[in-house]
Amino acid sequence: MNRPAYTVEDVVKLLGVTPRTLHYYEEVGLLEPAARTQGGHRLYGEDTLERLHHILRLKDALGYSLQEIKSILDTEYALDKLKAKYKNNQSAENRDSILEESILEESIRLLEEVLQRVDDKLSRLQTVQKNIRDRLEKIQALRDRTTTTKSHS
Amino acid sequence: MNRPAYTVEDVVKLLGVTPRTLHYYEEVGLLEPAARTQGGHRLYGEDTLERLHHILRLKDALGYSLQEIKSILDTEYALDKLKAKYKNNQSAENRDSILEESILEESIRLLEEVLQRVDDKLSRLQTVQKNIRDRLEKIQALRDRTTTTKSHS
DNA sequence: CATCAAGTGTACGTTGACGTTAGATATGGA
DNA sequence: TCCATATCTAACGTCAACGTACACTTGATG
Repeated sequence: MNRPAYTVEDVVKLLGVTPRTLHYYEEVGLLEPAARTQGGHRLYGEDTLERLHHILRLKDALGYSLQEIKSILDTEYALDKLKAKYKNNQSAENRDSILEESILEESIRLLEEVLQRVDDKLSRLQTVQKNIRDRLEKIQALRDRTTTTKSHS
Repeated sequence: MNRPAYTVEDVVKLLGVTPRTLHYYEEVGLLEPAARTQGGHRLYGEDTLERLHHILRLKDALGYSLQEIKSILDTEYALDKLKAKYKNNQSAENRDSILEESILEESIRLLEEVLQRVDDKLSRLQTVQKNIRDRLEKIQALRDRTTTTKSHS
């Protein structure tokens, strides 16, 4: 699975990052080491593309540091593994369900924390938006008054 | 005007920044050089406090760089000056109204640009919010299933 | 199959936003 | 007046997030 393999050049063009950024993200553990050609060139799968896209959104839109993003993604990754495990274990024995449940609770807690921060940021951003909008309206009114004055003079 | 003068220590305690940050912001032109005591110590007025507060909101909540913040504040400052000028000139001669109008138009353009950027950021942020919310709901559903299973076993 | 843009690892350079240190004043209370 | 802080300027240090240069392979294309 993941047949549609993307080369570095592809990713660069698709997501607007530089090769160096890809290397760096791999270096700090944000991106999985990626598959390689027998010559050593990197090949990325659809999932990695998704992940990178997610990373960029978190970075640009939220201003998170790569460290914070890493912790968020690590959580989500743990969740994915957990979900997979749950599906396989559906009718199997669940001797360590307590452990899994605690991981689940912890994950929920982390996700809620992230969501809380996003919500906060959103409301502050909306405040700023309102401020700017008010300012703009006043200025536009000022302009309208000015041009009106002018046309009647 | 601006009698309630704040010392560096006051600002530090009120807004939670370090003295170095104040110096730095002044260095890059984000803060007006502030008044000084005869000994050279800085004194800030209410307006500077407001401005700094604004700067911190833009930085923390929006993740703007100091450069971007500077350009935004410069725009707003120009607008304030313009509005004051307009008020004074209301019934006076307005020989250079054309010049002022062009400044007005330019200011509106700049403000619209800023607003556009904020709107963009908002929509991206909402996308992220939705993603996280979806994830969280799925996980919670998973937990509910798990606990249900457990209580009936 | 020759070529040459593109990719690789390694490593040092850069930029933004301050932190930290040093050595010399200033300030406000006892 | 004297002293403990607090501030000043100037300069170097730091950390994250890449940029850039180098000497060297890869792999698509004419």
